[in-house]
Amino acid sequence: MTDTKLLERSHYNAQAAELNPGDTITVAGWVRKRRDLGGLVFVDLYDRTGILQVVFDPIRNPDLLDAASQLNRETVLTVRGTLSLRPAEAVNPGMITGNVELIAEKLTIHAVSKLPPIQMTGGPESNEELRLRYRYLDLRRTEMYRIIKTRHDTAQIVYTFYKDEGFIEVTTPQLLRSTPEGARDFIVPSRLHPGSCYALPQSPQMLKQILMVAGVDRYFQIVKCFRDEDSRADRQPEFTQIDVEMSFTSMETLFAIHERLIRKIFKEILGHDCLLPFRRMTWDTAIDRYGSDKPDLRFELEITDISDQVRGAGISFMDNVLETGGVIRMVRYPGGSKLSRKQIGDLEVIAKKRGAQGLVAVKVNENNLLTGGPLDKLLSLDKQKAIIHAADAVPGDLLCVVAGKRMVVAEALGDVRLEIGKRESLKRHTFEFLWVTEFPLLEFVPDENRFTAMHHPFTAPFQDDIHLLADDPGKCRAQAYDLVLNGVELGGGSVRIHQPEVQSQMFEVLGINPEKAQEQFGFFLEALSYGTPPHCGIAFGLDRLIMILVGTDNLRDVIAFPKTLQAVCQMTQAPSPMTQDQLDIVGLKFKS
RNA sequence: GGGGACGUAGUUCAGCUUGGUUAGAACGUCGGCCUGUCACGCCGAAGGUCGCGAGUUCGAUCCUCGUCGUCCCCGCCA
Repeated sequence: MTDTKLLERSHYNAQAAELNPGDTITVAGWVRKRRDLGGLVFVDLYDRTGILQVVFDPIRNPDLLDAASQLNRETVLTVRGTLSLRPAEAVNPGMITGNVELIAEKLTIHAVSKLPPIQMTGGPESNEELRLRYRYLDLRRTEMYRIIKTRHDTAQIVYTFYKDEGFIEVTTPQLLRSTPEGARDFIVPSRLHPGSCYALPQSPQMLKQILMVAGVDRYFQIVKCFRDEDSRADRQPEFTQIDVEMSFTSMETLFAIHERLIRKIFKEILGHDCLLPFRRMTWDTAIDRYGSDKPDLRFELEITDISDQVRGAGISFMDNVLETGGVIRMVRYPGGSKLSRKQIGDLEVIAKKRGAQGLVAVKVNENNLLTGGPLDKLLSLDKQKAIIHAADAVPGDLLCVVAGKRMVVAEALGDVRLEIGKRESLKRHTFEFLWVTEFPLLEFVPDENRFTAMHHPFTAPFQDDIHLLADDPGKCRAQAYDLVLNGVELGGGSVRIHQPEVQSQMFEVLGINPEKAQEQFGFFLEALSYGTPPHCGIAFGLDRLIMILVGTDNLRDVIAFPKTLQAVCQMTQAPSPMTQDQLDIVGLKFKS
């Protein structure tokens, strides 16, 4: 017999472990599992804190037995009873509440559940499409609640930290003006201004700089950003940034503050002690030695340049590469001599995917000389030894050599390096933080025959490099930086331009003439002309940070209601078609 | 825009290589038994648009093409 009167919860399940046997408590939640021994019924009651075993005992409370034997999965109930120590032989050391159990005395069934279409506990996880469609059930699982909770805890640390450091949170609009450059905008048609649209922010970049003009001095915000670009395993169209900007201060101070923030988060969430200060590396070094602007420093295997050793040795395709300004570089595969032809071929496929013409694999034999490829026959013994020495190679190693343009070789060997690290389990179980600094200011886009801003158009060049804007823009370094952790870009930022002349020069290099600049950024340029303090900022990807904290490689896991690769919400089926009436209101007409 | 993988019971998968009687397993579900289980146990049962459409064939879960969905990558994106 069930009590129809709703009983107010007195404790969460996990608290039962701390209470005294004999206490009368009321708990509530969902039935995760029922074990009916015929007469004696055990129910695993789940709430967000964990599981508590509820016992329906035919001797003490025979009137509850009928109801208990019908408690199906995910039935919602409140139960009052007496907390008891379990018999010694029935203690479950695998459970937080494994020493105790609740002897049910009153039971209220609030709602029953249809049979869950996803695996709620144990066994293999259901496929992600189903989990996303029934996200409310998926989130009810212990693993998922833990992630959401970690995300909350992290956000709370962030709020407190910035408050203590004198930052204030300012919220910025989600309905913004569309600006060119950068990613495609999500647009929102305006009812009051048919033919015009708002754009959702790709980031509050200009607004936070304007807040510096406004004298806010230290700003932060945990903010949603939107980019209408194709998704990836670590990229959603809608994501969350920890967004920061600060005035009258240097990059050094910004680094120091954020090293403290990261240390605090890793300490409080994971109990991990970060070594401060973090390592630093210039972009050039990162590219040339690790083949990436976000090097994974959990293992070594640096890329080495062997252009000098190979030059003039009569290897025609390599000489051609060198004559046209290319480079020849290699990465060492420890013990790679034992690889099969196929395994080496797979490495070449990886290199080719990044645009390399090919990959030359050379073994280091027991005489400490090269074997295979064109190198062993044409290179002098001295040069072979020099190459082996440069790579720190030992007999049995394999040298993976790629020739080509600097960036192609870097990316190809960078990916080969990561593959070697993965295959040979070289990655240490640590957190390797790294500031990558001195990014190029500009990037040449051959298709459009022009430069674009690598970071964004408001990034300040190094003072010493400003003359390069006119002479050799591609060589101009930016006061921009990324924080990298284990090969993941956690965040990035820059010192901003605060002198209007430099900003104009920047626009000129970007091919944005004064009229166009006025039309597209007029409000921003005007703001900058009213006394802009020197300022700098940074933004962290909160989602990626949580991924690392909870140890998942799937961004969707850390977002309560994420979208698929096709940018569809499986639960709500967004986006959805609009009715003609809805379109008429905003003066919109779709093609075909 | 391009490349790759996948789609079979409520769920996770096998079967497809080499087309052929009734498409299997485990878990779950339902019924029966069971008083210390916690992956409860034992006995029994139900459960299938083989994603969808077309083609080839005497015959298609299997082969071909298209289509829809999902994942991963390149382009794109900081």
